[in-house]
Amino acid sequence: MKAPATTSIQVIDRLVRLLDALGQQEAPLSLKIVAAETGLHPSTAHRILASLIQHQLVERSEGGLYRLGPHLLTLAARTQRPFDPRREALPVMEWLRSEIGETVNLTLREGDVLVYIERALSQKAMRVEQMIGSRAPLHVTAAGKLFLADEGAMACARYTQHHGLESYTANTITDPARLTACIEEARQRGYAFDDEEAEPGVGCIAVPIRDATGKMVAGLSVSAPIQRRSPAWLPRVIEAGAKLSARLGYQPKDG
Amino acid sequence: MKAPATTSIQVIDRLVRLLDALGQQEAPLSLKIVAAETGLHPSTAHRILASLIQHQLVERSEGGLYRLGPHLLTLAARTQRPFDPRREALPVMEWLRSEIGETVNLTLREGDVLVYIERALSQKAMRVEQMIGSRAPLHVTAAGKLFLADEGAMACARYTQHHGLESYTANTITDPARLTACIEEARQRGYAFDDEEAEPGVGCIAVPIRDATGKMVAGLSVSAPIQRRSPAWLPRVIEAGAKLSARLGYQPKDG
DNA sequence: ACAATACGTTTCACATTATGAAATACGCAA
DNA sequence: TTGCGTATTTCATAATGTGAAACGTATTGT
Repeated sequence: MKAPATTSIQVIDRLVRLLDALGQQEAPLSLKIVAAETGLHPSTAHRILASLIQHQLVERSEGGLYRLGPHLLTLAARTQRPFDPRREALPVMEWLRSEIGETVNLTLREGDVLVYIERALSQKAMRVEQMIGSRAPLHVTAAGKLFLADEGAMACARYTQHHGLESYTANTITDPARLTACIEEARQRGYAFDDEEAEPGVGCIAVPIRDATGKMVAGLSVSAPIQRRSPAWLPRVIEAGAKLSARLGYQPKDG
Repeated sequence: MKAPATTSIQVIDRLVRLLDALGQQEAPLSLKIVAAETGLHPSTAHRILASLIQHQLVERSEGGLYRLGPHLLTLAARTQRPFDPRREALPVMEWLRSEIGETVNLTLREGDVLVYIERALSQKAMRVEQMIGSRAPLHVTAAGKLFLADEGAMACARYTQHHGLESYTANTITDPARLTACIEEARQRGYAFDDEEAEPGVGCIAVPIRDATGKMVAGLSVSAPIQRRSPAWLPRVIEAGAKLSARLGYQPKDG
């Protein structure tokens, strides 16, 4: 269902690069910085940004700096109705955070990467903190593995071929057969782990959030320093995932 | 601060048109429909949509129909942090809805129009229902008038000149002087009305939501059939607006 | 006050790109 | 199998987006 790579339209590639660059920083950015971040000529960046401003996809702060604009909120509000994971998930995430004391993340899948779109942060000084909007390949994250598990071995092989199993740490799974086995295990259990595969010292447990059709539509995960990660959390993490899935009309199959 | 109209880039204009068309309907759309909605040649629409799919701004359903994609959620999650009106506002909106029994709306301003981005719907069979994502000119809406009031008479005159005061009903304000007076009144009161100006039979009361700098960043409004609209709601609407503003760090000035 | 510097904005020639008509492919119903 | 409607691909080319250069603006240093 993915469009072939030959369908690229240069301006669109570029504007997405610009939007992503603006989304990487919380503070508004100057033209010079944006151009450097995107590799575009300043006058080209200026032109595209002006058009994006016209459409409210970008706006400018008082100092003339660029940041993402309100039309994105409007469009997002029209995405995948009636499902809005952030709206439905936050209270449950906050509950889970208060139960276990660690950071809880909500993630979406975008093609070959996992994106963090919401979080409830641990109050501890040393905690794991994924910036909202940040991305990670599916194979190095617990929730990413669950997305692959949801699609099956064929899709997993396709991901491996298409995206590759790049190594991030000594623990990253880079062998396709190992990933397939890991995915299969995640599917049977209904949860998955990240054992310092994305970043040294970081451990993670994730469960799927499913909609009424049974499809996994988001990931709910708990990240912590690996020494603090505890299997005792599992019942609650699973419970939170089940709560959110139920809200989306998911009905577990018996057995 | 608005870019001049000469900075248009055709592909960007077109892709925004496509995204907006997809956002107008809850159900996914076929290529034929999208092309008709946007006035683009089918092959052109197909090409641009393919590029948008590549970037996850659009996705396709199982039947091959097009709908808005997850990257919009990601980008929206990175907009105007730490302020997210929908996240902060929904519980208060639901409280207000339960207090007065009418539909509560959350709106943002995009240039010359007001956009509805969230709502808590009245349970009554006959109610006012603005579709999420729908738009209305500032001058015919209560919250829109407040946005104009927030910027002052000069901005109001600029809006009048730039956008025009198109008539929607017999009640629509089409005289610039009347609008200015109306805006001034709204500013002094701190709330505004829509008296069947956008649509016959529909009445509205709105209050501003302000951030820590005192700037109006969103509108909170109650819409109802005009015969049901009651001034008795005002204390609670004002209270709800104040609650949300407080959450954003707004500090009312004394006097 | 003037010069230098850095960044932002506009102009414009033109190579490249997006476009849309036509051809082809696909799916479904009769 | 045929016909029809929609989707997808191909390709010639007019139009468009591009980026270098010129110009404008603001700030700092002498």
